[in-house]
Amino acid sequence: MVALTGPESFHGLHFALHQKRRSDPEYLAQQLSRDNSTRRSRREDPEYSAQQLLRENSTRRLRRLDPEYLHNESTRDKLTQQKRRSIRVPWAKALETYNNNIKDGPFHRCYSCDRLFFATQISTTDRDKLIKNNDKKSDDKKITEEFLDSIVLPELLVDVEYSFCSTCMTAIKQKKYPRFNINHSNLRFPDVPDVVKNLTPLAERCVAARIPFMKIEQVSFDKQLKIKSGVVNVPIDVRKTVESIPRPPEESGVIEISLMRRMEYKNAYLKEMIRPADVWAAARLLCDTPLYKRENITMNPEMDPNVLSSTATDDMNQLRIADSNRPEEPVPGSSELPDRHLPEETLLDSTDAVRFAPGEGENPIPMYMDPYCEELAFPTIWFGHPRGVPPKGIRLSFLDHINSEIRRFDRRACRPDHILFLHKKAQIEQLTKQVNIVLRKSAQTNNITAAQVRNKQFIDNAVNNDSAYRFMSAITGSPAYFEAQKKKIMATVRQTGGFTLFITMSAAETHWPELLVILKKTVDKEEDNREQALEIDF
DNA sequence: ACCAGTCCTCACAACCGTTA
DNA sequence: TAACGGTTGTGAGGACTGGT
Repeated sequence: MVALTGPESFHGLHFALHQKRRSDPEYLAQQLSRDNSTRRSRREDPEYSAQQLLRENSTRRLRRLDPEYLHNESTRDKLTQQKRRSIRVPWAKALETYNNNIKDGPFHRCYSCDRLFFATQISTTDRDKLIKNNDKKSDDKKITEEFLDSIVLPELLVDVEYSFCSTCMTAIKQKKYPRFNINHSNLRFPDVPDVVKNLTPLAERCVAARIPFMKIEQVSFDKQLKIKSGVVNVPIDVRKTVESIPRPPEESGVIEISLMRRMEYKNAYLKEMIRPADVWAAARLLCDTPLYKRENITMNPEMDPNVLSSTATDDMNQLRIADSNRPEEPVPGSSELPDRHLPEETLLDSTDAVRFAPGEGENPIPMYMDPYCEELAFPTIWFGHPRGVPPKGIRLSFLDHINSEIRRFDRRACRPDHILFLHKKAQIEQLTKQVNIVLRKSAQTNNITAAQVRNKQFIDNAVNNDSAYRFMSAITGSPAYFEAQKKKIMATVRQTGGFTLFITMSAAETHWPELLVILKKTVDKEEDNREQALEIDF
C-alpha cells in the first residue's frame, strides 16, 4: 500500500515529462528510429520472432472472438483491400512488370515430379510447415516425415524449402502419392555411363538395337526440323554392325562412316566421323543391360579394338585372320559393299566414307508391336533399361510418360529426333485407341461380322456415315480433323453470327530474345544475356 | 530524491501475399 | 473476394542506469 503511493506520484510526474518530450517532433522521430532499429535487429533472432508470432497470433485470435472488433477489422481491411486493388498502374510501370515477367522461363523444378514449371505454376513451402499444418486433418491424412522422405527427390531432400507443382501439391496435401512422382511411380531415368552418354548420333545408331528411320527435314530459313511420313522401326543385329566397323590402328583413330538405308541408295541417312574404340566400349557396357540381355545381344571380346590396340602392330595380322573367319556381310550383288579391310592410310585420307546399311534385309517391326522399341533405339537415353512401371493403383498413359520425360529437369529426352519419334509413336498409339473405340461403338449398335468387313458395300456405307474415318479427327491436319473444326466454326457462327475480324498470330521465335535466353538456361544451364541472344544469326 | 536518457515490452494497426 | 496470417511500424507504459 505504502509502496503504491510513492511510485504513483513519481510516475505521474514522470509520464507527464515523457509525454512532453514526445510532443517534440524531433525527439519523437529520434526515439522512433532508435526503437525501430533495435526492434529490427531483435527480430532477426529466429527464436524471438517465433515467440512474437505466437504471442501476436494468440492475442489476435482472442481479439477476433469479439464480434464487434472482428466487424471493425474486416470493414477496415475490406476498404484498404478494395483501394489496393483499384489502384491503376501507370503504363510505364506496367510495361516494366511485363518485361520482367516474360523473362521468367520454366526454370522451377517440382521436388516431386522433377518437371520444370514457370514461377506461377509452383508453390514453395518449408518442410516443417508441411508437417506442422496437420492440426485440422484426420490421422490418416497427416503428413509424416517418412511420407515426405519417400516423395521428395533424394538429391533435394536436404533443402529447407520444398517447391511443388500444383498437381503434386494437391495430392501431397491429401497424403496421396502424386501420379507423376518420380520415386513412387518409377519414372527416374537410368544412370548412363559417360562412354554411352557422349556417343555421337551415328555412333549411337551403331550400338542401338533398333534404328527408327525417319525423314527429318529442315524447314524454312530458320531451319527448324520436321518429320515427314512415318517412322520405320528396324531391328538391328548390333554385334554384326559393331564388328563390321573398320578399326583404325590407334585407339584414338577416327573414321568417317555413312549409314545407309540400303546400299544401292545414293544418299546416306547419316554421315559422320566416329571413333570405333568408343563404339566398342559403349557396346560392351550395353551388353550387360537388362534389355540387351533380353534381346540376346553379345559381343565377341576378341574383336574389341580397345583390347587389341594395346598389343603390338604385328598383331594386326592376327586381326586380319580373325576378320576373314567371320561370316561375310550380307547384301550380295551390291557393288558398293563396305570394305572392312581397307588399308588404314586409304581409310583415313579417303574422302569417301565407309558405307554400311545395318538395317538392310531386316524386317521392320511396327512400333506398337515392339514394346521396348524406344528404349532400344535410344541407348544414350535409356541405356538398355526398360521404362519404369508405376505401382498398382497409378495409371499412366503413354502420353503421361512423354509429358513427364520431356518436361523433366534432366533434359536428355529433348533431342529433336527423339521428340519427333515420340510424336509419331504417340500418334499411332492414339489412332489404335480410337480405332478400338469406333469398332466397339459400331459393334454395339450393329454387330459387325468378318463377312461384312469383306463386303465393299458395307465399307462404303461406313465411310458415307463418317464412322469409318471419324476417329482420325484427333489427328491434327487430317481431313477428319478439319471436318470437325469446320463443324465447330459453323456452330459458332450459328450462335453468335458472322465474324468481323480475323487475327493471325505467329510466335516469331527467332526474333524473341527472351525465349532464346530461357532456352539457353533450361537446355544448357547457361546464363545468356539479351544482347547476346539478339546477335544469334539464323 | 530527483532527473534525464535509453531500452524493453506489449497491444494494436496497417500492409500485404496467399488461399479457400 | 473475404478471410487468414506473416510482417512491420506505432504509441504507450514502464524499467533500468547513471549522474547530480
